[in-house]
Amino acid sequence: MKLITRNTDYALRAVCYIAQQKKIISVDELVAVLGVPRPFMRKILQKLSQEGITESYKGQGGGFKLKLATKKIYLTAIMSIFQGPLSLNGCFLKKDICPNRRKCVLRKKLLFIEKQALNQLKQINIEALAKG
Amino acid sequence: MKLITRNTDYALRAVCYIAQQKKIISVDELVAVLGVPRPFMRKILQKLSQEGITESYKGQGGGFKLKLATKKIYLTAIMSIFQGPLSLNGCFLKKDICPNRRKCVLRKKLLFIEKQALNQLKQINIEALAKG
DNA sequence: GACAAAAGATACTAATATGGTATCATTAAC
DNA sequence: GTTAATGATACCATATTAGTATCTTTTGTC
Repeated sequence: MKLITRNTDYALRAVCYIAQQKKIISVDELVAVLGVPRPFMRKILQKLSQEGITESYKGQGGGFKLKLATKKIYLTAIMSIFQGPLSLNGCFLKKDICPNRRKCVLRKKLLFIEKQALNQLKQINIEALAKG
Repeated sequence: MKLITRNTDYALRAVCYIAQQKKIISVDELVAVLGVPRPFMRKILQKLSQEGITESYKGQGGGFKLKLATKKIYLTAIMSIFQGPLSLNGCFLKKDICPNRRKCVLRKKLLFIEKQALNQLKQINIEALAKG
């Protein structure tokens, strides 16, 4: 059961670092600080820019800064960028075994667990994470 | 975010079916009813027997029946057979970004979410699932 | 006892998701 | 114009999950 993938983790670390530095940060700096493979880090930062989390500056002295206040960048946003929609998978059980999907215990429980987890995750933003 | 894999799902369906029929069930019957590939179903049933969930009978008229009361077979038991330990992954953030792991917001939240999810899952047994 | 119908054991292959690399094009500061 | 940066994109590697194949062992039935 994996809630957070490496992609997301690297992205979080990068975003936290950028948040802390409050200036334009190049991939090279991130690589030096975070120890993530350079091309992979680049890919992640590009994605973050495409998705409007960061803003990029080309050319000498270029790099990335946050596009939004740290308060407004949510963990769930970054998770869904790298991991797709956050819903847990539903009940696989087919009709003949689980004739009434609405009443299916497993399905209901899984949905409940999903809701609980999302409620927690939704509360987390970069402001909180960057503080340490 | 996947809570339950296909393995587990097939296993659950098989166990529920066996529970409902209350007699020895062959893989062929399970395959016919559940539409799961035969060799895969076999592998799953073998595993369930090795792990003490089902009991197997060789030879003509053989097959599988449950070894325990449906009340005593927990979803979490079957999940861990096919998916390994159920704990969610911890916080990836490294020291330099997240200097105090004990205070790390993300880590704490993820652990809490894990606990909540497990609490729910632990309540589910085959008795409840087999009812539909 | 021979045969057939079942599971046991085990090794292999395929598909998918994730993690990671490589390369060329574009932009902007100096 | 050169250099230092990102943009775009295509590719490769690894791990996990899903699924197959095959041979052995057991047991009921004739």
